[in-house]
This record gives sequence, structure tokens and C-alpha cells, in this order.
Amino acid sequence: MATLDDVARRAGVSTATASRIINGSSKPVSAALRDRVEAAVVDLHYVPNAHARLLARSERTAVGVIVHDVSDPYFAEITRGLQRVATADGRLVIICNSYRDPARELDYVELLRGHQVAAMVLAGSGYHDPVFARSLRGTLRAYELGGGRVAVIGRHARTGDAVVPDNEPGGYLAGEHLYTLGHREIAVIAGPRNLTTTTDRLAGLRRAARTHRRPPPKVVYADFDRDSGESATAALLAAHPRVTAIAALNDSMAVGALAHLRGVDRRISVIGFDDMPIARDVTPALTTIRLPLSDMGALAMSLALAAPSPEPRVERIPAELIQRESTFPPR
Amino acid sequence: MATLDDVARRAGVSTATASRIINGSSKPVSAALRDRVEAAVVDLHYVPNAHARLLARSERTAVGVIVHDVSDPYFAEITRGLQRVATADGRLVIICNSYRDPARELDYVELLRGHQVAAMVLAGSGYHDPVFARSLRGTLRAYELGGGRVAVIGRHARTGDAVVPDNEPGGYLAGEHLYTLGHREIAVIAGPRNLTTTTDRLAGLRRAARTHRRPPPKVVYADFDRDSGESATAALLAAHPRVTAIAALNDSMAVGALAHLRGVDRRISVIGFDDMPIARDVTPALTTIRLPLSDMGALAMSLALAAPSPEPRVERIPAELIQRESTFPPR
DNA sequence: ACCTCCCAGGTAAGCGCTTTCCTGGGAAAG
DNA sequence: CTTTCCCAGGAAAGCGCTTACCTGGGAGGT
Repeated sequence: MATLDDVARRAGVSTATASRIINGSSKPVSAALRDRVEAAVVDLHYVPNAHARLLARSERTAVGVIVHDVSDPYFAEITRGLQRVATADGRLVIICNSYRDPARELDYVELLRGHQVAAMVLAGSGYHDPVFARSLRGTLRAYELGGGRVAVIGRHARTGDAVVPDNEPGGYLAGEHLYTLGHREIAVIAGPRNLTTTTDRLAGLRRAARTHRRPPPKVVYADFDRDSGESATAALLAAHPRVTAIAALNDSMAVGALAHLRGVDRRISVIGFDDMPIARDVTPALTTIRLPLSDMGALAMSLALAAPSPEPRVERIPAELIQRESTFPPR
Repeated sequence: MATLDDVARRAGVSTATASRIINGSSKPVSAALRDRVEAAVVDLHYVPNAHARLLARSERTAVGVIVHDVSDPYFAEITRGLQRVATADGRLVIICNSYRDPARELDYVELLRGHQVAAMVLAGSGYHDPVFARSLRGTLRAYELGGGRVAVIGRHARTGDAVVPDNEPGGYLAGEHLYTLGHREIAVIAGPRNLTTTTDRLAGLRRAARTHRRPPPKVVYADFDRDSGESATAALLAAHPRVTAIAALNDSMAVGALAHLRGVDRRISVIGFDDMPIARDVTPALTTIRLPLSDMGALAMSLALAAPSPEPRVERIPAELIQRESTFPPR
């Protein structure tokens, strides 16, 4: 690859001058030299080495994002928001998929730190894992001490800038909706046990049961994806024949539940969580608890990019019930 | 941030020794020094500066990916495949969204080049735009001359390693399916005109019409997303009342078409393209032309990571008709 | 005609690493 | 007790940039 040196030599100037021209420095340069350098750049297809540049200046410009999996629609939506504000700020974003593995998440934080990102946002749920939480806090602290900025989405064992969705209230809303429709026996398809998202949404559902003086809902744990939602539904209906409504802790699993129900002859309500784009296109259209995913991403990125504040900023994101056709009174 | 110098000083060794220990160099080092350095690394939360490291070694390790939009399920699937093989190879992948803007795509190629990526894969459709094609070819050539590797997905105006899906044959399959069912008057909801994907799929549909001795299908152009598919359907039905079947050039638009149809009282067949995950969960379940998206991504990344071959490698990906419930004979 | 001043342009010192090459001292050999 | 060899460890030269600082010569002033 052509280097700045090559360009300078070809244009017959020093690297300093070439650099100034290429970067549009404020230092005045004669038009003749400028033309020669620009011509050399084109001829040589010169592109500055980003690493050398980052080393030389010490401003950091890229930002990092750690999600569980970008190809999961939930994170795809959040990422869309993150990207929107990062790009508007002229920043490259590096996306890392942790696939819900705390160890990998930690590795990625280190990797991003090594890449000198200006900020990072952790967009996945928090984990119930004290050991992991300690290491994460340590690494993140070191990063922040070095001038890095971080924002998280969701409830993490860490104080700092965060956008935290109303998972517990959202769960409550879901439960309340079902009980109000007249369901007496409901079941929950939960996500992985070690995620705070699961815990919180479930807690809301349980609170709704208490408020409505019903026994706690039956719970079956699945993996937050469609297929495990589908099989969990099968297991659940077999084990608890009296259940008339199912609350899935995210829309993917709710879609799986719907798929299973399509094949069996039982009229069971299903409510999801998140309001992902598919929700309105499945049949019956999915009743769900909406979270403004893309806005949450945008907000998190704004926090991460904003000047650090002495007080941690915590933005609560309200959840909202979206009634469609997948919930109805029991017969 | 702590530097290697800090670590070396704290451990009372030279930076050379510290570097060797940290990188597990083959050079033997006494256990005592090793322990001191490792302790210093932990104490200081030291993480090597990736940029400095890249400058010093000259091996490039990251890879770049340019897609139209990761949050579009089509690209999400492809990206999943790309990531799978890149991660297995221990590489960081940098994802860039061009949002179907050729200029932005060009910018990203330069950016990735600047970041010294070992390889890049262009995962979006090609464009019909000779000027753009020329610049792209130039930049890519310069990149490859510098030792960079590139692979593309789809038909691009460029010779080189590529995985190219059977878009034309797929379009033909879609048309054939519809004509065989007995439809005589069909319409297609196409994607943006400047994409080769649109052209190719459409060409297949037209060929099917000729083969079946039918007039060419009515065409309306939309944006490859759900909402524009929905409104295109409305426009189309108004303009061409005799149409009994619609072929959408991707599943997102097909889903939009289905959504519109749900609201009107007309029994019209819809066939999609791609077989995205949602296809089986909409109602009626979407008949579509399947492309193994995730495998295509994986394959493209393998090509990009493999040693360069003198002959360009072109992998054709067959398309397959998946019959579900959204297509049926006209009444 | 001579001295300042100014400014376009160059010189060179890093940025944080890796790695080649060199060094000095102990072990082995005589 | 020397001499040779070997090897752990260090010095230093870059990698490709940016930028503070320096320089030389023309313009302006007296």
C-alpha cells in the first residue's frame, strides 16, 4: 500500500506538507503544491493508514457496541438506533456479538479497549453472575479512567449511564392484561435464567398475579428464540392443561408459541414482549408489550457520546401494552 | 491508559521482555520475570494498544463487511453466516451499512482499506451505475494490489471471487409456479431499479411469462421493505384489477403485500423471495423462493479468507421453491 | 540599501508497540 | 584458572502518521 511518504516523494514535498494538505490543516499552503499532492493521492490510490493516524493523534473516534446477536431482530432494532446517532456524529461503529456468553462479553470489552474506542455501549441484558460482574466492573472502570465512556442498555450490576426499560412494569402490564381478560391460570415462557431481563419481566408477571389474587403463574424457561418458544409451548400445554393464556417474555418466543398453537386445537391467548416488527404480521397479530427499541439504542448512544456527567444518568423507558388479536377472554 | 512502558517499568524489565511475555513469544524468559510482568499487567489493567500493534507487526487481522443494512433480516441472515466463519478464524469483523447508497459504499471501502482489513466482503446487490462501478473497481484493485482480499455476494460489475445467487432462475421459478397454478395475469412488486438483484429476478419472471406464452407481468417498483411493499400492493390492485397473483421480489415486500390483502376482500396469491425466517410465521404462510442466506454469507467469508486464486472463483447458489399457503389457483 | 518580520515549507520528535541485533555473564570445556 | 559458547535480557530501529518547532528568503519599512 502507498504511504504518505510515497505521496510526498511523488509530489516533491515533505511528508509534513502532504499531511497538511490531505487533512485540510489550517496552515496555508500554495495552490501549486496542493495540486501536486492531490494528484499524487489520486494516482497512488492513497488512503491514510487509520492505525498510524490514531497513534499519532490521540483522539479516539470509533465507538464499540456489544450486543447478544445482531441478527436477532430485537438487537437489530436497537442497533439501528445506535448506528443512527453514531453515524450522524461521524463515527465508525464496531459491532460485537457476545452470543449471551459473559466470558465473550468480557473479551470484547478488552478488545474494544485495545482498539481505543471513544465509547462503548453494552446493549445486552445484564447477567446474574457476581464473579463476572466484578470483572466487568473492574475492566469498565479501568476503561473509564483512561477517558473511555460507557453506556448500558438494561439492568446491569454497575452504576453509570444507562437506559433501562421498564421490564418489571411491562411484565406487570402483561399479567394485568391477561387477568383482566378473565384468565385465571396463566403460564410464562421465560428467557434464560441468568439474565436480568428474564428476572425482571417475570417479577412483573408475578406481581400482577399477587395483585389479582391468583396463584403464581407456571413458568417454563426457554432461550428467547422462536424455536425454543415453540417447543416450550408444547411442553407447557402438556404439563398444565388448565392454562388458558401464555405470556412469552419476548416476541420471538411468542411467535414460536403461536406457531405451535396453530397446529393444535386449543384456543389460548398469547402475549409477547418488545413489539418487534414481525408482531403485527403474524396471525393472529400479536398482542405485546412495546418497548421503543430503536429509540433506546439511539438514546444509549447519545449518553455514551455526551460529555461525562458526575451523576450517573439513568433513563427509564416506559413499556406500553399494544393490544392486537392474540389475546382474548377464555371461553 | 497504561502502556507497555508502564508495565515494563513496574515489573522492572525492558519493554522488549514485557512484550515477549505478553505475546507468548517463543523466546525463553525466566519464570520470575514472567510472574512480575503478569502481575503488572493485572494491576495496571493493561490492554495492548491494537493500533500500535498493527503498525508494528504488519499482519492484518480484522475483516470488513459492507451490507445495505444489518437490521434488515435479509442482511442479518447473511451477516450471521459471515460472522460465523470470521469468528471461527479469530477475526474481528467490522460491519458497515451503506443504506443502498453507492457513494457511501465507496466511502466505506476506503475506510476499511484505511483500517488495513485483511479482507472485505461486499454483501449487497450490485448497482447499475457505470460511473460508480468504475471507481469501485479502481479502489478495489488498489486494495488487492496491496494484498487485500475481496469477495462479493451478488452480481457486481467486477470479476473476482463471488457468490452469486440464482436470481434469474429463482425469478423464473416464481413465475413458473404462478403460471402453472393457472394464473394468467400476474404482477410483480420489484425492488429499486438500480439494483442488479431487481433486474435479475425480474428477468426470470419475464422469461417465465414468455415460456408460458403470457404477456409480460405488470411491474411496480418499491423499496424492498415491508411498508413500501404494502403500499405498492394497494397501487397495483387499483391499477390492474385483473391481476390474480403477485410476485414480490423479496419477502419483506411480500409480507407487506399480505398485510394489505388482509384488509381487502380479494383472494390473491402472493409469492416472495429469499425465505427469510418470518416467511413461515405470517398468515397465510408465505410461498417463496428460498436462498440459503446464512450459508451464502459463510461461503463468501471463506472465499475472502482463503488464499487468492489466479482464477476468480464464482459460486452459484441455487434457488428453490418453497410452497406454503400464500399461493393457490385463481378462482 | 539594509534590517525586520512573516510565513510557506521542512525537520524531527514522538504515538505504543514488535523484533532484530547486540551484550554481558555464567556454564561448559580445556 | 582461562577460554569459548550460549542464552536471557536489553537497546534501538522502525511501522506510518501528526505537529511543534525551526529555517530561509521575500516583502515591507526606514
